[in-house]
Amino acid sequence: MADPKQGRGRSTLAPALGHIEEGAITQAMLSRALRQRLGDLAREAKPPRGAGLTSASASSAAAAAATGAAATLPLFPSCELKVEPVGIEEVLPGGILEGPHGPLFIHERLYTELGERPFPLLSNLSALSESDSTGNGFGGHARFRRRSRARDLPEIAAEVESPERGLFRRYGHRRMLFLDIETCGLSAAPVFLVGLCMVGDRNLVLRQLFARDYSEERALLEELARLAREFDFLVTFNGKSFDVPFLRDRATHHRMAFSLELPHLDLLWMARRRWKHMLPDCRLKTLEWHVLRRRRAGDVSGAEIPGLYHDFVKRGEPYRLLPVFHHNLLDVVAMVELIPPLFDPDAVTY
DNA sequence: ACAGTTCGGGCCTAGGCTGT
DNA sequence: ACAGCCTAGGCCCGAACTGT
Repeated sequence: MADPKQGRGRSTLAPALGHIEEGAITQAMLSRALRQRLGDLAREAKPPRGAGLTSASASSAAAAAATGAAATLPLFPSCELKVEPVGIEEVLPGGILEGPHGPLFIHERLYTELGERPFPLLSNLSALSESDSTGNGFGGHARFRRRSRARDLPEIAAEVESPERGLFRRYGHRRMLFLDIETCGLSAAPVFLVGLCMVGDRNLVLRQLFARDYSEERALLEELARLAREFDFLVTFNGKSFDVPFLRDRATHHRMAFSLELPHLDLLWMARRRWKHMLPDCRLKTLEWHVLRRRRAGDVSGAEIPGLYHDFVKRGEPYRLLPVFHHNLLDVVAMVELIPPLFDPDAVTY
């Protein structure tokens, strides 16, 4: 697990991926020259994906080979662009996790590396886990403290502890796992990216599990299930309807004993109850704009994502997938940042 | 496009209260 | 004691909405 106490700009990968075998990490850091050579060898031999390579070396060499062996793309009738295949690890820092069901690429960052300040977000999350006499989630913070005065019935009723608040009180904010998935469609399609966020004392750890092709989906699901067992409750946006059933179906497809039987906080329904009469809709992007006052620049639409991934698997060019990683990261971050306003009775929308 | 969750409206029933 | 009315609660079903 990453050490979220680390300061801004420091390398997070090694401690963050502490459970990853050392060989896998060193492999991920092969020199560019060696990687290039491995790629050349793989292209010369043109083996089936991963064949004849050890699992540790397969990830990079096979990534170079399998992401589309020196594809040639006709641009104009008289001109051909030669595309050099590179692995995803060429464009995103990360490591290869060698699990029992094969390799998997893992990318990890700290919240502070995105240029964000973890406070007061972390103290507001922490306040939700604290006990106070009013049932208000922000008892320890003056901004959220209720005034002492005669109150009417609806106001008192609103202060009765919600089941959502109970999750924080019971398990604490450090025990929640934020989850968002990217898939190749809305049903019966592979999952290729899982974005996760864990809350630390002084930072948030953002981890992305990535299947570099369809065959790595099983390893991705295995790692997700393993990680989920380390947490007490799950936080998603529309995850009760989409993410969790989707993951369950994919596990069934792979005949895996897969379980995400954690208590589940779905922010969509909280947001609907809270803001449905004040906002045009309760999509995550809308909440980001009206509640968090943040507008996404250059974000990829969900409908484009499957095509981008299929292209990546077919042709390589991992830089085309960067917007997908970014999109997934923003979704996870937005979920975390929405928690305080969702519980704050005085939160405003614009 | 597809599917799961939640909400809200409509309907029914049980129980309490009131008037005769 | 009985009838009539009102309210609360439970159940069901369809609509709305969100994710990629």
